[in-house]
Amino acid sequence: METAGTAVGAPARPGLRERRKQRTRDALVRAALELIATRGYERTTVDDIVAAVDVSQRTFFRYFAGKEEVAFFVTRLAESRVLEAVRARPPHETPLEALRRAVLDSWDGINEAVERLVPLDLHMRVYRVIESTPALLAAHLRRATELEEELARVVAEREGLDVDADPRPRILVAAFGGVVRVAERRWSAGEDHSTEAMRDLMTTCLDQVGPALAGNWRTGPSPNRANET
Amino acid sequence: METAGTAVGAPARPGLRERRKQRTRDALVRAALELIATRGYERTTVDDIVAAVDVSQRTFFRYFAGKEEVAFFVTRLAESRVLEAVRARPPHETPLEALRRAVLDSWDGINEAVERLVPLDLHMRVYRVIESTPALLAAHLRRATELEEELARVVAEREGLDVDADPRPRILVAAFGGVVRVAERRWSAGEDHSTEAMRDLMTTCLDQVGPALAGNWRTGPSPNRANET
DNA sequence: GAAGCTAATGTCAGCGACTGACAGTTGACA
DNA sequence: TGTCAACTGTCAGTCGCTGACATTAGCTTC
Repeated sequence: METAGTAVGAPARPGLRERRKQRTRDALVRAALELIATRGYERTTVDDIVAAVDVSQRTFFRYFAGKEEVAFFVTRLAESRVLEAVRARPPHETPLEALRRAVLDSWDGINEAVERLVPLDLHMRVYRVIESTPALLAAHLRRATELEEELARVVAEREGLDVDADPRPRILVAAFGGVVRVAERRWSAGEDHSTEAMRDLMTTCLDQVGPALAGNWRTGPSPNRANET
Repeated sequence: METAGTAVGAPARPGLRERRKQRTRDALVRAALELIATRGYERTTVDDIVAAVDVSQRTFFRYFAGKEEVAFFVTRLAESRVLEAVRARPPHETPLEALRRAVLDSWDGINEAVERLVPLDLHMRVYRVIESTPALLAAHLRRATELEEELARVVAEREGLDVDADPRPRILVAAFGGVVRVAERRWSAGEDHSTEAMRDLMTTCLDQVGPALAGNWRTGPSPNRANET
C-alpha cells in the first residue's frame, strides 16, 4: 500500500491520520509517565492523564488495555531488544553464554532508543516507581515470566529440543531471569544509573551464580568479597 | 483486633465473638474458592461471594484487603511452611541443600494442613485458576518474590552475611525460586496432582539446574541424568 | 472538488472493586 | 444490669474499565 508521492529512498511517511495517532499516543505516554513519576502510580488517575492531553477517557482505553500498560510502554523496548539479541547469538555458544552475552549487548544503545520516546531520567524514575508499587511490581513480574517463556522457546529451538519435553530450557531461563532481576533491583536501588554500572552489576551477579549454587560458602573466600565483615 | 488466637491447645478457648469471626472468615474463604474454582476468578464477583455467606460486601473487605487475597488464603499456608522449614535446617548444610531439603520436607503433611481449611481437590482447582488468570498469576509472582526476600534473609543469617552487602543469598534464592516455579507449573499442568508427583518433579528440576547452567547441552546426552556431582 | 466510506474520537450509561462515614447490633466485662 | 468496644450493615462516592451509539475527520473515488 504505497501512498501518493513517497520516494523510495525516504522512509515511507505515513498519512496524516497515522501521524496523529502516533502523536496522541506519545503524548499520553509522556503525560502518564510524568505524572506517575512525580505523584506515584496510585495517586495518578486516568482522568488526570487524559486531562493533560485533552482527550476523552475512552480514547485512552482504546490505546492502552489498562492503566498499567502505559507504565510499561518504555520497558517493552528493552524486552523486545533482549529477545532479538538472543536470537542473534551464534549457535555454537552455550545456552547460558548466549543469554548472558545477549543481555549485556542489548544494553548498548538502549539509552538512545529510550530517549527517542521520553527523557532517560524520566524512565529511570518510573522504573523505581514500578519496583516500589505492589500492583506494578506484580505486573512487571508477570511480563518477565512471559518474556522468559519466549526465551525458553528460543533456547530450545537453538538446541533442537522440545520445550515441553526437556525441562532444561525453562529451568535455565528461570534461574537466569531470577538473577537478572536481582541485578536490576540493585541497579535501580543504587546511585549510579549509568549503563556501565548496569553492565558491571549484571556481570558480577552472573559470575556469582556458580559460587552461590555450589558448595559451602564458608570454606573458601569468594572471588570478590571486599565488602564483608 | 489481633487474629493471633491460638488455634491449638484446649485451655484458652476463644470467646464466642472470636469463634464467630473465625466461622464467617472460613465461610467466606470456602464460598469464594468454590465459586472461583467453578466460574473462574473474573466471573466471580464479591457480591456473589457475600451473597453465598449472607454478609454485606463491607464485611468481606474488612476480612480481606481485596478480592485477590481470599484466593491466596490457602496458598499462604504452604509459604509459611517453607519459611519455617528453611529456618529449621541444620546450619552445617550448604545453603542450596538447606533450601532443597526444606522445600521437599515442607510438602509432607501439607495436605493435612490444607484439608483442615478446604477440600484438597478444591485447592488444586483454585491453584490452576491462579496460574491461568493473568491478574492472579501476577499477584502470585509478587508474593513469591516477597517470600524469596525473606528466604534470602534467612540464608544470609545462616551464613553470617549481610543481605545487602553480599549478593549471593538473593542470587541463590532467585535462581532457586525460578526453578521451583517451573516445577510448580509442570505439576499443576500435568495429570498427577499427588504429593509424590510434586516431589519427583521438584527433585528432577533441581537436579537439572547444574546441567542447564553449565556446559554444552549437545555434548552430553540424557535429559534425565541421575543425580551426580 | 464533492460525495461516500471508514477509522478515530467523544458521550453516555453502567458494572465491579474498593473506601470512608455513620449508625445499629451484640458480645465482653465490671 | 448497664457500659463499652467490637462487629456489622447501609449509604454514598471514587476509580478503573467497557459496550453502545453518535459525531468528527482523514482517505478515496469519481
